[in-house]
Amino acid sequence: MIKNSKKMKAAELDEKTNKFITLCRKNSLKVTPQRVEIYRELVKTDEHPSADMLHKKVKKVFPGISLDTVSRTLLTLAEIEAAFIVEGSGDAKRFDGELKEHQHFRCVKCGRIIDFHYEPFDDVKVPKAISKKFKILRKTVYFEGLCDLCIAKGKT
Amino acid sequence: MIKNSKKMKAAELDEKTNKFITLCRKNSLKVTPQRVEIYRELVKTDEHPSADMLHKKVKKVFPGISLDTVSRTLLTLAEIEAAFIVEGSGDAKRFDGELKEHQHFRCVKCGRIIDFHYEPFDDVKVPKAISKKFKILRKTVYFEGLCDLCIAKGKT
DNA sequence: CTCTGTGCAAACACTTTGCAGCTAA
DNA sequence: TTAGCTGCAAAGTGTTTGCACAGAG
Repeated sequence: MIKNSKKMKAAELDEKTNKFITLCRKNSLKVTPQRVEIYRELVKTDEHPSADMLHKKVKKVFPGISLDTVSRTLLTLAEIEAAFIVEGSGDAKRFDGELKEHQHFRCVKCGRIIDFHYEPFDDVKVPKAISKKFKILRKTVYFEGLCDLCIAKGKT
Repeated sequence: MIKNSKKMKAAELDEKTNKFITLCRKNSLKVTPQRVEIYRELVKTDEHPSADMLHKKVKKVFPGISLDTVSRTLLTLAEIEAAFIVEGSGDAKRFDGELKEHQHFRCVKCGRIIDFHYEPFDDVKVPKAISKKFKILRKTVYFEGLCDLCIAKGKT
């Protein structure tokens, strides 16, 4: 249920790396040693690193690598869908004064957060394995995508 | 389903304001005009404003108010549970290289993000009212709370 | 009167951008 | 060769902190 710390076998890592290289070629991205190493470090860990955390790791292999290379590479990985950005992270704090049960949809393009309420979602069951280990303060269903306005804009 | 733009009646707003004032007193917080106005602006809107967005609104009433007062007040509101911080917002971007279906638990104290996988959650149904209006790219169940390590620390 | 809250300013953390030189293809 | 990538530096954005004064209780 709760995943154990990842102990990825070398074979699995190599296989993923190869797939990644193919994916880069498909997207006409160059296969640079830095890019590959960033990918490998990201896949090896399960701590959902920020650019900064990953930078520290990659530095052990490429001491000269700069933080912005790591940042840019990660955004590139997200674009070609070799990785993704953890839901909601990366923006300014947003506040909500509505205390009644509801759910959020968030537009990844314009950042708009839209409330909706679908009753079946009010009652998400927390698996025992989770509630035993952690103190759950909030549980919610969360959607991300493109909002109506951004879809309209995109259709230029 | 999708909530219409909030048109709150004056009476409802006043009622909420009164409850809020009571809540402040309970928590021995001073009822300052700025604090009340920030609360009212937050409750009036449904756009999940950031501190900065709210600052602009409150400025119309208190032209001299500073952004950090708004920031601090909002954090205070979250503490006394007159408001809350939208899930996940407010941190650096976090990346995830695991593409297989899974869900996240996030510790609000240390920011750790922990993977878990509970199969029934893989198949969240998007209500039609939502999928009609928006293009959903990701849907997930999301928990927030205190992780085991932080619970242990807290028991000091 | 006392103690919290506010405003101001500086410090911080993280991200983004422009540019020049480098390198994979 | 050349298009794309990297490294560096600077600027932008949002948050946090320390301090002195003002105002709520």
